[in-house]
Amino acid sequence: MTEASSATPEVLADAQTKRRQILPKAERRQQLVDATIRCIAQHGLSAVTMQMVTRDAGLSVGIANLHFESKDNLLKETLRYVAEEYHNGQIDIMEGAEIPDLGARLDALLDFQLGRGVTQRQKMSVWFAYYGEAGARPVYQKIVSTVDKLAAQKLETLFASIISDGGYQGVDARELATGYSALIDGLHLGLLVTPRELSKRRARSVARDFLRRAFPDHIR
Amino acid sequence: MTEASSATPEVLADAQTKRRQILPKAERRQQLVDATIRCIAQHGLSAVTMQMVTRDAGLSVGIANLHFESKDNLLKETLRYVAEEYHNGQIDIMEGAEIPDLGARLDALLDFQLGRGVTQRQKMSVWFAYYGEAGARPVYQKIVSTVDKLAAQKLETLFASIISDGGYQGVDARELATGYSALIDGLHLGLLVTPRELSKRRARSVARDFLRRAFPDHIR
DNA sequence: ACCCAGAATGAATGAATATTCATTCTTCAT
DNA sequence: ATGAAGAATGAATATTCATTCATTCTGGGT
Repeated sequence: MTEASSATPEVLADAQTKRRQILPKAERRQQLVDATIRCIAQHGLSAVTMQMVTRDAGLSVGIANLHFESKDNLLKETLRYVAEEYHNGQIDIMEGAEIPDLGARLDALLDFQLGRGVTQRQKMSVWFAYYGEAGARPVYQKIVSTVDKLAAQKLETLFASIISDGGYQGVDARELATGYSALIDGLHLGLLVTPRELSKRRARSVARDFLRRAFPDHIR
Repeated sequence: MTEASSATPEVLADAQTKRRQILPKAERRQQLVDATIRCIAQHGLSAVTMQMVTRDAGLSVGIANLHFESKDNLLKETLRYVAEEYHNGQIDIMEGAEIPDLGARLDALLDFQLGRGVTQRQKMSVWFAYYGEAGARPVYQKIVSTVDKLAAQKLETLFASIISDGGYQGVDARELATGYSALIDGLHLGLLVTPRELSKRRARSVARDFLRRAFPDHIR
């Protein structure tokens, strides 16, 4: 244990000596969920490992099992987080009274759904990674459908208001809402899988067309 | 090596003594691809193992590496197969002259895309399993987009014919084709992830609505 | 100043899995 | 019949990974 001369190059270099930090449970959990999202987006769900996630979070391997009891659980909670974030965003717009004009509210919704940023692409990846497994994993189906149901409900209500407001004939709010949701999902998919063929710009335009054909007096 | 009395219960039971069979390469490959599809649909892409696939195919573990050089390759070829099957089906309908009436041809297309059967669900699972990984795997993106491009092209052409045939004003074939494709993808997703909320019946009706709004004189 | 509850660490463990390859079996040309 | 080419097998190997837990460290309470 002699602090001899050379052999121990305790060159922590200029790296800040990483001091172990203790944080409230909720914060650590969020860090891990965030890291999981990044890893899924970058490597794909099937390639994600605990090592990968904890390294990305700058923490030790054991910590994921400390805060979530297993990998399965971490993945489940990550899906729940992403699903809720997306759907809460939609719901805020749809039921928020900040935008009284119905046409403008539709526009805001569309903006949110096909809107900007790297984050968006990352979230989309995660989204579809789970969808891909959903066929084989009822747990995922349940998480998504629970959250989905409420958003679908609100969208139908919004559409119904617009229909009544504009006196549109022969249009069924429920049917249209299902179609619009599916269209948005499909566009997300296109943006993810064939970004070359489908720009974000064109995706928006396609979605707007759909709405315009249904509600010509409210959109543009 | 004495064939003693009891200890070797060579009870192959009533199982037909499985005779080793030698088949042409193409056939074996197809067997393995089929088994892979079943496994992905049942267990999810991330849970598929070579053991699982070869057992499902009723063959030995080594065979997959004999005919495909690796698991990666088997998965890649499986995606290619599913993608081509789906898109060839569409293209056959779209360019086949067997159905001269344009409206009827649209209906046939819709039938194919949202049509019947267990097979359909299995294929959808596979489809989305790969989409889920596509964000992180350029190879998958390329396979899908290559095949996709041609189908999109044909659909646009079909729509253009219909537009000219019906003298529809203010409708862009390309835009509409993108929208329709996205809608179908989104409906597939809904059928896969939230089958409780979206029946096949309703999905068809939603897609038909879309077409009817665009081409009122051709659909119903 | 000093404890100590419990947060964080990471080496160790064991289970799972892709891939290899020596061996066995089929088929077919002769 | 016979032999050879190569298709098929599956035990063995090496790797990767989730999970565990003995140990270390931190920060608030006293």
